[in-house]
Amino acid sequence: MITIKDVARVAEVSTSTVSRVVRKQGKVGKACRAKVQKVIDELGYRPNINAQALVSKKSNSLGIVIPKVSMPFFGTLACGAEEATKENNYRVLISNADESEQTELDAIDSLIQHRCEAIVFHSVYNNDDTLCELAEKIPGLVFINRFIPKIAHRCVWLDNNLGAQEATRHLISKGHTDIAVITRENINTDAQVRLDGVRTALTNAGIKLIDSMVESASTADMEGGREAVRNLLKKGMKYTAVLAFNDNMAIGVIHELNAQGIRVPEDVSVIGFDDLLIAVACLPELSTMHYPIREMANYAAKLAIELSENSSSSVRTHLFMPHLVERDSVSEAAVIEARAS
Amino acid sequence: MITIKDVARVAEVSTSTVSRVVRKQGKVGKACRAKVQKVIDELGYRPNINAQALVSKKSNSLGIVIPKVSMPFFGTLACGAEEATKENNYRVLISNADESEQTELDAIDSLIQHRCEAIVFHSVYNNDDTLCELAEKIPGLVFINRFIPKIAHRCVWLDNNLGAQEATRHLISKGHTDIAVITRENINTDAQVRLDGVRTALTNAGIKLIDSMVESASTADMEGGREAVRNLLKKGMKYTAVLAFNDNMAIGVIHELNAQGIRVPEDVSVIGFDDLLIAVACLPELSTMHYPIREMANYAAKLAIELSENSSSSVRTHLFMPHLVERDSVSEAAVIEARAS
DNA sequence: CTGTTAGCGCATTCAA
DNA sequence: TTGAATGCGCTAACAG
Repeated sequence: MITIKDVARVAEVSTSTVSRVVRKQGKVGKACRAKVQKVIDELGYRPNINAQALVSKKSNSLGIVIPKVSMPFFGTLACGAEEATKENNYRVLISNADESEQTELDAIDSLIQHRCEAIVFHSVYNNDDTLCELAEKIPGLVFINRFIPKIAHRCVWLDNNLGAQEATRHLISKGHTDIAVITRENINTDAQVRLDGVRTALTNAGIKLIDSMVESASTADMEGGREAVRNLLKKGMKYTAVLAFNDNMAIGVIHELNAQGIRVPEDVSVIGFDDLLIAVACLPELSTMHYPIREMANYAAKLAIELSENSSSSVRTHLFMPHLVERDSVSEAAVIEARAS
Repeated sequence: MITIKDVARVAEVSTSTVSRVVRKQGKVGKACRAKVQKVIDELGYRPNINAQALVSKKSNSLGIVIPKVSMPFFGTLACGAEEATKENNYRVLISNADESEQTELDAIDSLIQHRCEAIVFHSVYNNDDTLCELAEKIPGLVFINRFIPKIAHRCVWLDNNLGAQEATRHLISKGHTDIAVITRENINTDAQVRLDGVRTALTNAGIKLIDSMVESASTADMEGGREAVRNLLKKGMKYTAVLAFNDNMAIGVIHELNAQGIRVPEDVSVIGFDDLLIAVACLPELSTMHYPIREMANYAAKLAIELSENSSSSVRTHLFMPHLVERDSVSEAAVIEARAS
């Protein structure tokens, strides 16, 4: 691998001069610059980023910690963050950590070893206190999809409550009053907040949510959705609409309903949350709440970089809003007796 | 940021000793090791990877160049590669490059600057010659989803021809003889090879493929699939099955067919290629050829690392096979007149 | 078993 | 405008 010294020697200048032309800063004579550049091109010299990082004490890199890039939601998150780094000329390191508290911490650790100045962290296992401690140690650390009151200005999150309310109101506006809610077990914060939102919207409309209409599945995926529908059937619940915790579950719901000979949306309407690509692959196409994760990640990345450069504890808040995307899985409520018969 | 010197000073040993306990190699007295470890923990010392890479001349990192992580296929690829690095304790750098020949080259360039010893490259824009040149310069460079004869041992690819043949035979086995083929414009190598495979299988079965039954869409996504179906309709083509270039197109086909009142699979069967998550989100669930991209990426990553450490130009070949996944979008052929009427 | 010495490749003073 | 000198944090001989 050819180094700055090689270039300097061949171009018959000092390494300082080569360094200056490489980084395009500092004064260099026109002829000299041309000569050096020529040698750089001929030799195919590429500065060693590790060395640059070491001496300049800046790695110019952004780390992202997410459960798994192969999940479309997180892949999109990663992309959004990456796009934000283009103008800053930052590198992006992605760490997957979907197992435990410890793997998440390890991922952060690895990023620290890289001396990433900015980090966007989507934590699912660690608690607020641990995260707060981390935030104190790392100025450029930002949390995404998480709200921690003590460090609100370091959190980029979504208003899940209002989102759930809007989804619920949409169902209500279509005449639905018998609404089943499918959520996940081990209710995490998001699920809890969304459930609260559903309750609020229902209450405001004078509809009460019966406990047995809320079904928790063990996993938040398609199978979870199917499982929930089966349990609802076992309990003999009647409903004209289903509000699912996320798109994956919603699609599972549609599949299971279909398997039971119940048509969507003619017999039962279904609404999801996230607006993943699969929402549009499903037939009927899924009506859902659009989660602007790409924009949020983009914002979070910029915030992290900004914070790392200038630790002014801004007091801004970073709350995003989901919005309804109407497609084909929700229609006017059918008369419930008709279906139940 | 605390350094190895800080630890050495506090622990009252030399930096070499600290280095030894950090890397868990070399002989260190038990008591001494314990003392140093204690200081490390107390101070929260994390070795600077940039410095390690600089001095040891090994960055222990694997670079991945793909069009875009947010696309599920590539997200899965990235994950597969990442999993392969765990045992080697390598870091992973992901570069998105979906614009042009140049952005791909820039991505590689960035990886070189990082001194990644291993690189898995999914190139879509560059030609074989450019890639060969690159391969000569970078011992640990491996191409995925690409076959370049001159450097076959550096390519991890899929037998698209046989895959297409199998898909075609599946359709034939279900009694289909009027098969429409939906591919993409600017036919890339994969599309061409798959088309060849379809032709071969059809010919072997004594069926001839009419040119007008092959429809190219401008994009290889859902909209492309829909577009192709519309064009087929305009031309008045009759068919009982559609073989699509990939899952996205296949799902577009199903949606468009559905919009035209044609049922899948009762009236027309549809088969895809890739077996993405969306295949299972679709209703009916899509029958498709499973593309073992995760395993391939895993393999490619290991190969890249191996090659980087020991440039023995192995003569092995690295060809993977797709396999059929039967779901619900393919059924026995309907009598074509019945549908056409 | 432990410490000393000498760089890795580069950016950054400071002189010239 | 250019070059010489210094050191970033760490590992790798080499002594002891």
